[in-house]
Amino acid sequence: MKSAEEDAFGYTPNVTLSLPLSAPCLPSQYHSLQSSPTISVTEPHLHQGNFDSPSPQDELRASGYYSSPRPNGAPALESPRIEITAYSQFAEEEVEESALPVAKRVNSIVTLTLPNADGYRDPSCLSPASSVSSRSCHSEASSYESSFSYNYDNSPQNSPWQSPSVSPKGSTLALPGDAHSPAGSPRTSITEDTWMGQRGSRPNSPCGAKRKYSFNGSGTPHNKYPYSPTHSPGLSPQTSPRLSVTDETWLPNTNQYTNSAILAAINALTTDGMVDLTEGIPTKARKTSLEHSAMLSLKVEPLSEEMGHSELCTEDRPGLKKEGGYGGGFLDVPQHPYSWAKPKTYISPSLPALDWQLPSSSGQYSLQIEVQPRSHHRAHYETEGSRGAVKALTGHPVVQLHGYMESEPLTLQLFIGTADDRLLRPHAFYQVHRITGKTVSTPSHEALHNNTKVLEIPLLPENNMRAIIDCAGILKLRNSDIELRKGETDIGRKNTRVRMVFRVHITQSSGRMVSLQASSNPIECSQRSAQELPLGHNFQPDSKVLFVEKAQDGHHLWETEAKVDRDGSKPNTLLVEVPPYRNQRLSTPVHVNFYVCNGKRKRSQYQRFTFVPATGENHSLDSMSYESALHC
DNA sequence: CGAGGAACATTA
DNA sequence: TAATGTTCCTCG
Repeated sequence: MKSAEEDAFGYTPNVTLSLPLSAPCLPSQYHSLQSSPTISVTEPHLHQGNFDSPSPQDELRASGYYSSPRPNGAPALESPRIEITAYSQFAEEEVEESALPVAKRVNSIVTLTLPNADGYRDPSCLSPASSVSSRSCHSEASSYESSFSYNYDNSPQNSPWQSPSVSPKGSTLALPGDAHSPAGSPRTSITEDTWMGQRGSRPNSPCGAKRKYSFNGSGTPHNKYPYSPTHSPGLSPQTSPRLSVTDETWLPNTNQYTNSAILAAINALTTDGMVDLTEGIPTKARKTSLEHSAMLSLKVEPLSEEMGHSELCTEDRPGLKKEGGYGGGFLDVPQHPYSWAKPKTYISPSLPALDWQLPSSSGQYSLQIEVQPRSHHRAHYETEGSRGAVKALTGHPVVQLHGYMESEPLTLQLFIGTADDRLLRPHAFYQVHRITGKTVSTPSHEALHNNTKVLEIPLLPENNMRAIIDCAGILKLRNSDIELRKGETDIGRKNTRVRMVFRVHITQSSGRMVSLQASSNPIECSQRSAQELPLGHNFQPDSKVLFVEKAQDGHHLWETEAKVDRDGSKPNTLLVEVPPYRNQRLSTPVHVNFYVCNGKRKRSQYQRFTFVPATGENHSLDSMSYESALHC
């Protein structure tokens, strides 16, 4: 964010948090490993814990909370170092399964504390997501049940710093140009660009972040879920005292926690639940920013855009051109087998907000990611064509709900979540992108939940409640656009890792609904090619290496760069410093391959080496030490 | 399309 | 200036 802009718009980018920075940052947690028993990954070669990112499920189960590694003001993480000795040798193959990490995170319950916004933005923070100091995580309920009465104050599930849920309204950012203004002009509205996915190219505007936006847009509170329930359940948002509080706090400088809590409350109390994207936040937004008639969240993608977007509006325009085959019928509410038209079957009057942490299993039910997505998927910008669906090492990700014996189909929701050390929440800079085409076998439906796109996929009993996720791509939103959103505290730079988050809401015979959630391993979404390296030959001090972790089949699980330095204390040994890339921590003692580039970007021009962890555990990037082996 | 690679732009 | 972010281009 540019100060100039801030001034110009009279708003402070940094959300002002009313709570004192807290920060109980428990170092031990950060370094301790965490076991992730709850995540089910069928693929043995996948290194689930590669990034050591906590799975929401784990967190929840542990009833612990997860603290940020770096409290506000604390020095930035030091670059982890990996020792490389050029002479040792290890077969690349050794790598494979040794990997499994797992970490056990010490959990402790802490009262919810809010992060200090300023600290959060502290330049010293390499990781945009690292400043949150702590948060509590309630786990009393093993699962979210609609009938529950949430205590928002205590509900740690509410992610205070969750960005996406923050109201997009930006009255102060209004621009002369209306969102509706015809194209041609640079993006005038986030809506347009962000959600519409304009293909048009936007010249690299020299003004980049300086662009001003109008959040108005078309916004018409249209699009209700095609199958949105018409009635409203007993819970009435309006009756909630907390909601009223919310409204009042829903101001420019309101602390996010409040906003989030409100959102959660709204979600929980809203009759239509998630279904009604137009409710809740939008309302609040209007209150605080009258100038904006419409909220981003209310917007629907234009029909002209990618196919499938129209579904959001199908309510009014049934029979819009549907994708061939699978997509079409599926979306047509009425007679379809899965009948999206039957809201009550899977729609709860009070679905939990997307930033709430939910368990992956409850009672007999268990939502599992049978096949994890690959650790890298280059997201596409609106200015690009789709880059396809997220893939898995073998085909596509697969998700399955176990323990469900009913014959009623359910809806599996998917959205792109964060992959940092904080609680899982919708990612502000990435959105799921519905993929359609001949190669896609799974029908899907796109919906908006606040500022988050949610892909809905049918979970059918005939398929054993198993879904192959071959219809989900990832869209990258421009950092400058998102960062300008009022209330947004996350920064996009170097915040390129995401997780696929799946949810399913099961209505039990008792009438209660159980919501489960499972999130994938982290997925790096940036292009990230190795940098050109000024390297003479092999290990040269100051040279850089491409740090790569590979799966058995040779696919990359992830990669990052590192610099090579000489370790003064050990002859023949060089240290590779791995940048604290977004605070990612190496899961465990995994064997890793790294490549040394000799000046070209071509992978073929890298010389490959393999790291083998020297000791085996409790490594976090900032402390691990690997012995390396020249492998080629 | 759907990748992969890069040039060009913006930041830190 | 190096590292990242975005937009373009090209190829199968």
